[in-house]
Amino acid sequence: MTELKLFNSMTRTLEPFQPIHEGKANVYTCGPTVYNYQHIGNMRAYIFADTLGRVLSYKGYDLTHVINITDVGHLTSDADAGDDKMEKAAAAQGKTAWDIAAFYQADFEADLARLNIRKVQHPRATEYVDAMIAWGTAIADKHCYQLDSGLYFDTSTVADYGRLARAATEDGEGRIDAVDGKRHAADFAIWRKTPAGETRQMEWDSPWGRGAPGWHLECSVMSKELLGHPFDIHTGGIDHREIHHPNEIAQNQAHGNCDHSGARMWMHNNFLIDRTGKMSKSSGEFLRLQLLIDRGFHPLAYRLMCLQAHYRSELEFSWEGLQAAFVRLKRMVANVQRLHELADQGVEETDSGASDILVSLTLGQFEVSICDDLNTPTALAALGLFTGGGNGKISDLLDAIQNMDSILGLNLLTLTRQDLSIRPKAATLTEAEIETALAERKEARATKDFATSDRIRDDLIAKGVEVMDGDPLGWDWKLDV
RNA sequence: GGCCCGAUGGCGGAGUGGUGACGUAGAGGACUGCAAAUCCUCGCACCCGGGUUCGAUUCCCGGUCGGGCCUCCA
Repeated sequence: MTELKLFNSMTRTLEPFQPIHEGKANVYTCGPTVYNYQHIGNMRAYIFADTLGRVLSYKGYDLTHVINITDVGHLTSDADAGDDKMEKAAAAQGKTAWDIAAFYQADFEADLARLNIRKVQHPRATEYVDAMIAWGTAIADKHCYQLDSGLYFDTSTVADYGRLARAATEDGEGRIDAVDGKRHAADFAIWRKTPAGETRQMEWDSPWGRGAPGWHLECSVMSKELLGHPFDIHTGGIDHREIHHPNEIAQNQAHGNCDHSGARMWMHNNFLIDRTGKMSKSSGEFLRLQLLIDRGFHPLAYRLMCLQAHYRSELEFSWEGLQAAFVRLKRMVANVQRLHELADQGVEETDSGASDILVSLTLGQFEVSICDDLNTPTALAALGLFTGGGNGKISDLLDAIQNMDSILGLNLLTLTRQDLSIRPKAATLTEAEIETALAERKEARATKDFATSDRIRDDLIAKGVEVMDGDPLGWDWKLDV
């Protein structure tokens, strides 16, 4: 067994994974604020977290994985009187903040399922407000101070604040005005008081007045409640490495009266970059998984696109890149289907004239890649030997593919080419109309009326349908990229 | 303004002090009525300028460009 090594953002080095509790692995992943749909960049974080979880399971650990749901709003700005994201969305849609949270949480979970991200625990912040107040009460005297706007954490009261970020924590020239009265620029809210004279839909009584918990507090509280401190691995987007996680760590140190960060390892995925700027939710239309599907792409093509890059590298999104991943997925699925068909016919070994696959050697390469800080791009290269038509005993090949897919999560053994043929929303033809046209074309070809058969084919191509006589499906959607 | 990261073929993206994975696109061939699909074969790249070295894409310095964080953010 190859030793699993992971990159720890705290030490900025590769470290062997050593569980705190023998045979178990506890992982906490910072989840979304459910005030809007998630964009595909957001989803990259959960594909990464899922891959990590799958690898830990593969390596035999009993996994407990938590992805929290932030269903209580954050202020849209650092100003005291800013709008709250949840409340803002509620007002815009004429719903309650609670409705908004439930709606977008359900949409988020649907996207997780479509990306074949395994089901894990999804605790909601609003279910833990009492525990957050208790936490605040426990650290208030030694680590906090009150301002008109709420209870603030004094970052100078814990050792080595900001060490995860490795950034200077002293003031510098920030681009926004600091909250009046804060002792240090990095100090943050543990509790935000509702401004005098206002009432919010989501607010609770606390020793520091009626209001809502600060954002950082929820992750400290839920990770401790559900996993205990310290736990094994805390993950999140790389943006959290600079602010959110240092603050979480400071709270953990204060509450635990220790220097421990609360987690043994901190792991961060890099961003999906989009040159067209559609990744920003504030810019109106943004890239949602549903948009990809509307354009005829299968969601697992996006998962594969993410796996083709290392989680710590930025990944450039483009429709061309998505198309490349989709074509790759289709070819892999078609090859696996061919193996199944041969097996059904009683064939034991493939005999394509290609070279033999050394099954155990290739599986070994796959595991080395995965154990090297989840190097899925090189792991996919190993998988490609099995899905690329090489020679071998079919049952061995299928076993190996299943083995690898338990980590990659592409459903290679159950997906069919048919599943991957998704009708684009803009398509003008229905599947039935296409089949009718193809039947006519078949008749014309039978009588060698090629003028007619070519006319039918040209017409289909013009309407976004590719005709493939030598393919089991016979046709497929031609996607715009 | 401060802190940090990156720059590899048409596109995406691994990796390495000395034959530059993999995918997709492209080219040629087989197949096809012709195509497409499929199969076989094959090009094509390490931002610029210095330095270290027998040798750098890989290490160091500077520049240019791109990205992130400093405010909610995967």
